[in-house]
Amino acid sequence: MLLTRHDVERLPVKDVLAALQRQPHPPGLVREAVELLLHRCAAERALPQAHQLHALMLATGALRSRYLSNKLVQAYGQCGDVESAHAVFACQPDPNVFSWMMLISACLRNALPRAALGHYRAMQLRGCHPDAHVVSAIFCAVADTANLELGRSITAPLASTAMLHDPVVANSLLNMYRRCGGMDDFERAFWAMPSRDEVSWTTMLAGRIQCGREASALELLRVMDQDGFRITSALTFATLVDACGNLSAIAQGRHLHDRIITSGVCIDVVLHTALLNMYAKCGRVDEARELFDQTLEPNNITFSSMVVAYARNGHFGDALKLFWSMEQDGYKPDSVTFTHVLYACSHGGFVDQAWHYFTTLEPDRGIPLVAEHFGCAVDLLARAGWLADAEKFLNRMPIPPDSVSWMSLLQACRIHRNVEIGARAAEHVFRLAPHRAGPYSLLSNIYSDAGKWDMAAKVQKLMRDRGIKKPGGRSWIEINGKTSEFIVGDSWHPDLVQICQEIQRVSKVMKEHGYVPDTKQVLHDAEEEEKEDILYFHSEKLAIGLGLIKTPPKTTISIVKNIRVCPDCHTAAKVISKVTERKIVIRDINLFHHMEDGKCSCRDYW
DNA sequence: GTAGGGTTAG
Repeated sequence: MLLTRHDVERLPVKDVLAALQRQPHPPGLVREAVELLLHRCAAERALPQAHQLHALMLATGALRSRYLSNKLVQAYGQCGDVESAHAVFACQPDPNVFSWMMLISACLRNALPRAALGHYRAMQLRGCHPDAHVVSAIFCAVADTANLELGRSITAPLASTAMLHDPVVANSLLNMYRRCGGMDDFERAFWAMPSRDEVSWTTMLAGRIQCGREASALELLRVMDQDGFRITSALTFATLVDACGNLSAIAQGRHLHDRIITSGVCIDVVLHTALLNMYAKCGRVDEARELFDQTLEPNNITFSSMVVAYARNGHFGDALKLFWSMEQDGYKPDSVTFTHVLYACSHGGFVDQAWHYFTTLEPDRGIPLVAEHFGCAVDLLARAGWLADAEKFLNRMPIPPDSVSWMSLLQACRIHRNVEIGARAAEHVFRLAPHRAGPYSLLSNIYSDAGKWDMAAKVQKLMRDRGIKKPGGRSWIEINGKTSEFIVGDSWHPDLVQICQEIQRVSKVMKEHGYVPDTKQVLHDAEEEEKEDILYFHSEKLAIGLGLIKTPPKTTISIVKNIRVCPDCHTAAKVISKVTERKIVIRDINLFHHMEDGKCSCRDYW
C-alpha cells in the first residue's frame, strides 16, 4: 500500500521506513518523507533509524540532493555519530557553507572542538567563506579548548571584517574570552560592543563572578539599570543571585529576590534553587528551608542543595534527616548528594554512618567513588585523630589523592598537633598545588605551635624563595545593603577610628572572660604588645567591629572571609558572641562558623 | 527551504 503525506507525519518512523523500502513511491513524496524522517530521527536521537534512512537515501537517489545530504549530516551529528556525519559530508561533490556548518556543529555537539577547528581551516582552504553562523560556532569550539592564544589568532583576521558586529558573533567571542580566561580581552570586547543584549550582560556577569569579582558584577546591575535595561530572563537573575550568595550579601540578595518576584519572570526550579542556595550561603538556613518547602517540583538537586545548606551551616543532624526523607520520598541521590552527606557525617562526627555510606556507595548503589568522597573519608579519619590511618589511606587510594585530600590531613595535623605527618602531608600539597599559600602557613603554624621556631621560619623562607604570596586576608560585611571590605594591613575605612575604639573596649571585657590573644598567630618578629595590635587589625576583627558599631544590639553579624579564619580570630569571635550577646556568622573559604554564646558550630575544627 | 549566542541549581 502506498503511503500518503498524512501517514508520513503520523506513523512511527520505523513503519514509514519499512513501507518506503517495500515498494517504490513517487519521488516527491520520498523527498518529503526523507526530510521529515531526518528531522524526527534527529529530535529523537534515533541512530539506527538514521542509518536506515541513509540507506534509503542512497537507494532512492535522495542523497544526491545537497540539501537532504546536509540534513543527514545534521541528523548524524545530533545522534552522536560524527564519523557517519563526516562520511556523508565527504561524499558531497560541492559542499556549501551549510554543509560545512553541519559538519562543524556535529563535531561541537560531540565534544570534538579540535576537529571542528580543523574543518574550519579546511573550508577556507577550499575557498568556502565562513559566515556569521560558522564563526560563532568556531568561537564556541575555541572556548571548548580553553586556548586563549588560538582564540586570538582566529579572531585577528576577522577584526577588519563586519563579522564581529553581528550580535551573536560578538556574544560568542565574549564568551570565548571568558572560558579561555582572557579576562582583559573579555572586558575590552564587552565595552567595545556597539550594543549589548541580555546574553552579553549575562555573559559579563558570569565572567566577573567566575574570577571572584562578584561585587563588580553587582555594580554592573546598577549600570544596566541606569541604561534602562530590562532583565527578562531567569538565567540572568540566577547569575545575579549567585553573586549575592558568594558575597553573603543578604540585603542585596533579598532585594534581588523581591525584584525577581515583581519582574514577572517565571521562577523555574533552577532560579528557585539558586535563591535557596543564596540564602544558605548567607547563613540564613531557615529562609533556605522555607524556599525548599515551597519548591513545587523538587528534584535531587533541590534536596542536595538543602542537605549541603544544613551541613555547611553546622546543622549536621538536620542534613542527614533530610537526606533520609529524600530517599524515603523516592528521590535518587547521586554522587554529588553523597559528597554532601559524607561532609555532614564527617563534620557532625557520625563516623559509623559515614563509613557505611562510603563502603556501600559503589557495591550497593552503583555510584562510583570520586575524589570528593575520598576527601571526606580522609577528613573523617583525620578528625577522629587517626592521622596515621588517614595517611595510610591516602597512600593506598585507588585514585591518586588530590591536593584537597592532603589538605584535610594537613589541617587535622594542625588541630591534633602532629608535626611529622603534617610535614609529609604538606610536601604532597606543595607538589600538587604549587601556587597555594595555605599549606605553607599551616605547616609553619604547626611548627610554631610545637615551639619549633627555626623550622617555622624555614617554611616561611621556602615560601618566599618559591615566590608564593599569601593572599591578603580579606573580610566583607554588608550593612544596610552596602558591602564594606577590609584587607589585612591595608584597612582604610571612614569609621576606622571608631572601629578600633570598639575593638579595644570589647577586648577589655573579653580579657575579663579569660580571652588571651594568641600572638603565636603573628609570624612577624615583633614585641608581644605589638603582636596584639597586629591581631586586632585582622580583617575579620575589623569587620566584626564595624558590625558592632553599625547595627542595633543583638543583631546577627555576618562576615565573609576569603581565606580560612585565623585561630585567634576564631577564639575572639566566639568570646565576642558571648560578651556582646550577638550571633556571629563567619563564612570562610571552607565552611560556616555560627557562633553563639561562646560556642561555634564547627566545634573548633576547621 | 537547512545553521549560530548565555549551561544558568547541589
